[in-house]
Amino acid sequence: MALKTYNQNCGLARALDILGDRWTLLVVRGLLGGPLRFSALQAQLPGIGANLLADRLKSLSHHAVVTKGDGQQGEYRLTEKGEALRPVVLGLARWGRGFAPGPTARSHPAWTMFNFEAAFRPERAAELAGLSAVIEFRLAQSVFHLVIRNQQCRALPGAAVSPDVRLISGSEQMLEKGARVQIQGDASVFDRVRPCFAL
Amino acid sequence: MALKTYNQNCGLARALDILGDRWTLLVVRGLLGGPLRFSALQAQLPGIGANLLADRLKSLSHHAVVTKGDGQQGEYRLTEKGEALRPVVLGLARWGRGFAPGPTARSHPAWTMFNFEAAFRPERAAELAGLSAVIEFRLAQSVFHLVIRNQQCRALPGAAVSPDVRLISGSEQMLEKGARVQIQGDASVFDRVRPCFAL
DNA sequence: CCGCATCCGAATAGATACTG
DNA sequence: CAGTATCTATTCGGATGCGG
Repeated sequence: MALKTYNQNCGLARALDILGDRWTLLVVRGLLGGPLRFSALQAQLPGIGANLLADRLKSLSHHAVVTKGDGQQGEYRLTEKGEALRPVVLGLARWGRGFAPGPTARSHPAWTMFNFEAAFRPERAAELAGLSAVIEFRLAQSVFHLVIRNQQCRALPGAAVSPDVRLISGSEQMLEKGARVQIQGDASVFDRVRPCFAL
Repeated sequence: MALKTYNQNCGLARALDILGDRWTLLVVRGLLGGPLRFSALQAQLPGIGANLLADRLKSLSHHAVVTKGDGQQGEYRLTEKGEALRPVVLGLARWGRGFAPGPTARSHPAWTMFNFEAAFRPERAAELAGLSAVIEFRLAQSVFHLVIRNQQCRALPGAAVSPDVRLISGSEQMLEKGARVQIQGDASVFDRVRPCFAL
């Protein structure tokens, strides 16, 4: 508990007692993509400093939002409570997309992956009955894929087993117009899925 | 901007650049109940200190989450962007309800009102077709009411115009078993609505 | 009083160095 | 690799002051 508690009998205040410290929700964001080791988390949180990351993970573990695998090399993963934060965190991210990024804002493959999931609009998917697709992304040095099914979208790290379509780009900003993107597989799948994302 | 920006090209990080400071989301919580003056906000944020509240309101105004009415006595209110935070903040509050409050946790009518809205479960209301009700609460010194319609619930301060039922209790914790509650009006409305709240 | 601005001790965050 | 220890820079919390 790095932050002093609000000590209020209110769900929001209690949530913020646990999640309201600087960096904490970004740690959760990192783990929403799957279990990660300490250094892998730190790598996607530029500027955090090892002591703070250790504090945050300790606090999240204490509140059973996160658990650590056994041994020195154990990975951190979200518990059921932590996983329950997914819709909340995605909602916050959708809200935040409405604000322009600073001109010097950095990018990271893990954030790009996360933002794809946040940009997914289930209500659009509902209009396309039975929409189901697996799309693999290969951006400079990083690989992840989206699984779209039952009007839901999950972004997962690594290559897909059998993607319907694969998008390859040297740039992080493959959503930008004019970006050079190479498409492998069934391009029509990508066209069908595209309107489900608020990009 | 009290908090240093994360400077990340990510919706979540941008949302936290705006909302991640201590107290900020609790200010939003206060305004979700309707426009309030500086001192009214401060009254439901024990411990905030006038300077911090002024800072937070300035920052929220700068990001167009909040606007201030004209004149010295102007009220602060949520803009459209601020109002868009309602589902997100309610989601966080629902999540936080899963954690036990500290033994010394304080209560406040405004938080109680907010938590009723957070406890509302639309999926339960969907099972009761055409559910519609207005319930007024009179707890020690404070009055608010819930408007339930179209599988939504809004908590509003003050008395209702024509409530279906009115609940009167001296204690804040009227949800507790054994609490003495006086019911005026159609008690069956209350019984029908009750399962829609996770209390 | 209300809505802040200023000041100061205490608590947090950030950066670097160090250890099992 | 996975943290801990330490030191410094910010930020917070609380008190006070001040103009309208």
